[in-house]
Amino acid sequence: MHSLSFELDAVPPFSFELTVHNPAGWHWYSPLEVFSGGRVWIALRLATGGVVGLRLESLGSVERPRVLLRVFSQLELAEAEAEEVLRSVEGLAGLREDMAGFYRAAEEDPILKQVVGDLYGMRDRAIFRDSVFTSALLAVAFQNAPINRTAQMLRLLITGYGERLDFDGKTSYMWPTPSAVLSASPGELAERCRVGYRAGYIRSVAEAVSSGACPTLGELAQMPFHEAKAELVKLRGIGDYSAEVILPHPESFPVDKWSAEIFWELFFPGEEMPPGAQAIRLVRRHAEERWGRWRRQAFTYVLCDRENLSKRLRAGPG
DNA sequence: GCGTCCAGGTCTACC
DNA sequence: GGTAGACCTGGACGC
Repeated sequence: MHSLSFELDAVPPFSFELTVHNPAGWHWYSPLEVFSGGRVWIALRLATGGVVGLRLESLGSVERPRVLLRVFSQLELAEAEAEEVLRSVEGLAGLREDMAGFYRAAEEDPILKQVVGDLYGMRDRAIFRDSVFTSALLAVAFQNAPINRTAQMLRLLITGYGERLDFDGKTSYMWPTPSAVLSASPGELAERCRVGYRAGYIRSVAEAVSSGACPTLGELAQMPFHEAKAELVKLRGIGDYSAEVILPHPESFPVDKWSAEIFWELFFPGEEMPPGAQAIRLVRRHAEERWGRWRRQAFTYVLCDRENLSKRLRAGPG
């Protein structure tokens, strides 16, 4: 295999460790990525159709961040392909994202002040910066399922319809493309990936993405939040929750039954939580009033720091 | 063992 | 506009 190395800057503060290996125990880019000894390995498909294996590690510190990127490919990369890899990695890792505004806002909010202190320099997960289809697969797998079922569905989708890549002594997989998923019948998809009725949802999103009926992540980002959300909920299987999982807007707040319980405890301590949809509505409204355009960042930070927050809640004031 | 319930939503039918 | 019931699947639970 051919390999190339690059050193990338990031806008400080940037914590490589918290970003690619966050404390909530979630994957950064894919459930089948490899993380070991401070390095992360992922496989990526280029717009040209080529595939590359990537290994990332930190060379710097949170305040003087530098990332060492090693790129593995079967064929030598053209200059334009190498450039595409660099822009993709910058985008996936949020290297150019300036956190200053969010951190200033966090100073004024007791919850955010804690989570920013705990997770200083962390960026949102790469999977949400990849594509509409990838985020939609994640959102649909979360629907009406406990977390181990979600993990099972995602692994089977990736290993069944994603492309495998062996490089640098590791094995990784690319996320399935819409066309790979559409090559299977709904019955085959449901059976092989244990996704049940979600097979229809996954195929309908795949059709909308590949036909161009659904805007790309970049096009959605250019639209006002409510307009972009209206585009996504036109898709079969994409409702309020899934649309906000996918949307790259800072106003998105994809609260579900599980996260509503966490936010309820923070927003309304000691108050009994109303059933399902009502609690989600109240949490969503409170987050909008309290965190405004910072609510996506707040959502990510609070859920990644939920164990520290609940320890402090149990310990009480002081 | 076996039956029943239900989970990190969404859709449809019905009011 | 609001809401009950159905939907795949598999783990937990009671018997």
